[in-house]
Order: sequence, then C-alpha cells, then structure tokens
Amino acid sequence: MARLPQYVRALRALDERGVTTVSSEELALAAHVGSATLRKDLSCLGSFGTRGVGYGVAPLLVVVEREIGPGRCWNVAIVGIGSLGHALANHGGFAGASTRVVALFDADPAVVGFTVAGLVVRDAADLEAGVAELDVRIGVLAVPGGPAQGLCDRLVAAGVTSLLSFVPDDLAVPDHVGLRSVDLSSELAILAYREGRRAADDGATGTGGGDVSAAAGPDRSLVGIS
Amino acid sequence: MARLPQYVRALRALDERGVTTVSSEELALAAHVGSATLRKDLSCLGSFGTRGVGYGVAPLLVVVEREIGPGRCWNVAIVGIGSLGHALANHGGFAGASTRVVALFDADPAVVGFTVAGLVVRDAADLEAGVAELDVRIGVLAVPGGPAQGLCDRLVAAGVTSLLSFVPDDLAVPDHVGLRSVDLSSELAILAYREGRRAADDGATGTGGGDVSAAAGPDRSLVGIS
DNA sequence: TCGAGTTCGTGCATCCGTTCACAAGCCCTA
DNA sequence: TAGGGCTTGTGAACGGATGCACGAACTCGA
Repeated sequence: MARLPQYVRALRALDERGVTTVSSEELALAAHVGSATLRKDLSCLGSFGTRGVGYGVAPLLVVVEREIGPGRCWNVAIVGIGSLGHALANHGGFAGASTRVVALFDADPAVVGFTVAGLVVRDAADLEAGVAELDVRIGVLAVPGGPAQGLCDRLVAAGVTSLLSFVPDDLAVPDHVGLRSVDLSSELAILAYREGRRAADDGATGTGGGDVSAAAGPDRSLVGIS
Repeated sequence: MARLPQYVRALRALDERGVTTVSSEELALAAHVGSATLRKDLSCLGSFGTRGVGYGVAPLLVVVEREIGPGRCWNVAIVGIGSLGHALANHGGFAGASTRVVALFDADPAVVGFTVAGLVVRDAADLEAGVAELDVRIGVLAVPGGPAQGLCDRLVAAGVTSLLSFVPDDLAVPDHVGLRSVDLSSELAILAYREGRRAADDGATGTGGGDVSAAAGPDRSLVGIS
C-alpha cells in the first residue's frame, strides 16, 4: 500500500510531540484517511495494537518503517541538472532513510564538473559506468523532452529498475522496470480544469471572490497514490 | 476526468504528424489506457466519432480542449522562489493554454527584485495585493516546510481557490479550495518501497542485475489521477 | 472479582472505476 | 442498391477499495 509513507509522517509527528499511544481515530485523522481503512491497513500489515488502548506510537513506527524500507538504502541517480535537477538534488526529502542520492549526470559540458548538493556533476557519457559502479537502482529523469527516452533506455540497460520521471512526454520501459511519472504541467492543467468546472457550476455568480459554496465534497488529494 | 490532459497530448502529437482520424484502439494505445475506457470517457463527454471510421483528430481536439479549459486562462502565482520555485517558473509546461504564471513571490530580500523567467520577484508581504490585483486563482507553493501553512492561509484569504503544493507537510485548507499536493520525497519512498518488495519477492536471487522476471504486471503509473 | 467503557480486528455491504461483450451505425464495394 | 467489414456507443459484469457494524479483548474503577 502506498499510504504507508503517510502513516510514517503522522507517526513521526506524534512521536516528536511525545505522544506514546494513539487511537485509530486520531491517527486516521492525522493521515487523512478513514479509521476503518487505517485499521485494515495495519491489520493487513500483521501489526497489532492493544484493544481498549490504541497503538503504541514507537513500536508501530518501527513496524511500518520496517515494512516501507526493509533495511536497505537504495542509491539514486539524478539525470539532468537543469533548474529542476538542481532543485531535486537540493531537496531535503530526497535524502530519506531508504534512498540516497549518490550521483548526478548531465550532458551539458557547462554543468559537468560543478558541485551540486555536495556531489560533482558527472558527464552523461559516463552514465553506464557510474550506475554500475555505485549500484544505482533508482533513476530520476529531470531532462526536458528530447533525449529523455534515450537516457531512460541507457539507465535501464545499465541496471536501473525504478524510474521517477519529470519528463512531459511518455516514456517506454520494459515491464520489469517501475516507472513513476510526475507531469507538472498536467498537475496545473487539472487544477485549471477544476477551476473552470467550478466557475461553470457556480453559474452566473460572476467573479465572486469569497464564495464559500462548497458542494464539492472533500477535495483534498494527495498525488502519488498508486 | 483527469485523463483529459493525456488525451490532449496524444491528440496533439497525432495532429502534428498529420493524422486526421484515429480509431479508439490507436488513441488508447497512445494515451496508455484501455480502448473501452477511452470510448466511455469520450462518450460521457458527449462527443461523437464516426462508426466504422474513428474519431476526427482536429474536431476531437477542439472538443476535449474546450472541455478541459473552457476558454478561460487562469492566472498562477508561484510562492517561494528557491531552487524549486526557480525550476517551476522556468518550466515550459506551466505556461500552458489554460494557465499562465503572472507573479512570483518570495520572503527572502536576497531574491526579491530579481527577474526570473521574465517576471520580477515580488516581496511576500505584497502577496495579498498582488493576488487581488492580478486576479490570481491558482497558487503554487514551493516553500520548504515551516511558513507553508501561513502562506497557504494568506493565499486562500486573498482569493486563491486552487493550490498546488510541493510542501512535505500537510496543509489545511477550507473545503471550497482545491488542494493538490506533490510530495517528492513520498514519490521516491514509494519507488524504494517497490524496489524492496521486488528484492524480497525475488527471493535469494541476490543482486541480480539483468533480471527480467516480470510477474509484476503493468507497472506504469501516471501520477496525478484523482 | 466483576462490570462498564473503550478500542482493535474483521466480515459484509456498498460504491467507483474498469473491462467485456454486443447491438447500432457508417463506409466501401459489387 | 444491397451486403460485408469495421468501429463507435453502451449495458452488464468484474475487481478493488472504502466504509459500516459488530464481536473480542483490554483497562479502569468499585
């Protein structure tokens, strides 16, 4: 299940606040899911809380973290050190407990050799060698459009088995490779679409600013649930 | 439906290649969905292809684009011009047909006043004024953690009704505000999780590199389906 | 020790989205 | 003009996920 990171975040927050036990209601509220869903997930995970009391925060955190990242820390390479690649390399969250950015690649000689986020940007020509040498299993594609498919193929051929793509175009990968695609323009397009729908549904209210006519239900949506 | 941008992309690609008609099979293949799903979506949209022939690319493109963005172009403001905000401002896809970046804000005096992607970075103190003045309806939050909730509240109070957040923490918004959250670290965590699962499922194959044992089914997943 | 209150774990109904399968309809050919 | 071959549009079935409701188990207080 892809809700586990959500649970980990909520549990960490509770742990830092000194909370030792939580009921499924509270944790579900913090993780923005139904309490029944949460209990089902946790039971499916084999974990056990105490009836009449709740879940112990620390033990549950250990269990969920063990499930989410089984001890192993995966090496990540970022390909394409443009402004987006820069941002990703500097992004704190990318240095999580179960992933570690170990290599940066770019094809532009003007970028190769510079140090970004403590790593020297390597030439994209050395991609295969670097991936094999560092045992990189996860590749992040932050290249714009054109050469993306070629770089994707080279990463896969070099042994990468999971890809996180920020490329607007579609990428073709073998079945055994996990591909996750974040299309920033689509994200915005979807928001614009909803904005348009809302304007249409509101009818002739014009350019109402403080309109609080809900009727849209819970609109929260966390991207990345597969 | 959130698949419409996908369809638009596929249709644009076909249109540029000079294709005038497509069958649902071809278009579904290009958009990575089932042909039945595609037909259902299009029929639900009220549009009509020609039986025995297929869909006309140009008319269908017009219909879908009209549906996705009803003529209106929404103004977008990016808050937080760090490396990620920089990347987003320069990102070509953000200047789509239905959205346009019209303002950049940052609280850091070292950034305010500089020109990024053709726009002068404004002081976050002027956020309310800028949003109201430019009729901004969509806000992009690219600030790291801390002040995110406060800025979020100020954006909402100023009239923003859709938010795209890159903040790792959870944001609370009123019900009538559409929130879409892209958590980059969660994306990577999910990939790492699958990588771990795969390693566990493979059993004792060790550090097999060229392992092509699929059995995972279609692993393609496009983020952003709500 | 015993009962009341609380909370986990889980079977069941419900709902959404997708897929299957087929009738309706259009083009092309004879 | 009539028939065959495709393709759309749609009703029905399937699968997965979500939410509800209830039994089981634990704690607390008398």
